Amino acid sequence: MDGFFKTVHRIVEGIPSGSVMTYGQIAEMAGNPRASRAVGYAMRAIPSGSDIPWHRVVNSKGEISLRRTMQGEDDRLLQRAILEAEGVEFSKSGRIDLKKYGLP
DNA sequence: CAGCTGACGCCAT
DNA sequence: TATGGCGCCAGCT
Repeated sequence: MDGFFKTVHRIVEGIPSGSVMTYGQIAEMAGNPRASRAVGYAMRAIPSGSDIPWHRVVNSKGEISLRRTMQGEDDRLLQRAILEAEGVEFSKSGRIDLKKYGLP
């Protein structure tokens, strides 16, 4: 592959609307089931306005783990709005039901 | 070349 | 369900 990031980005772009994928699944598809951290790093490397639907990428808890920054809060809110618009339901804790929206 | 960091996952409690 | 500890890989300084 051109690079782990490129592969990860490719996978994220392939996530269908209304569904979400976890870092672990992406890492596994990328060829490194243990590289979940690297996947997160790849997500962070995505420039704003890119075609990568990063909002469809969530962690094993079903939510985004951005750092505790105001920017992070903004992205997290935006992510929730987009996913809701795509038909993804959020629990009261702000989490997504991976059993229902997560890709098998 | 070596060490550190990071949008994490899994297991144990 | 929540919290803490350990390990994982890739990229940057």
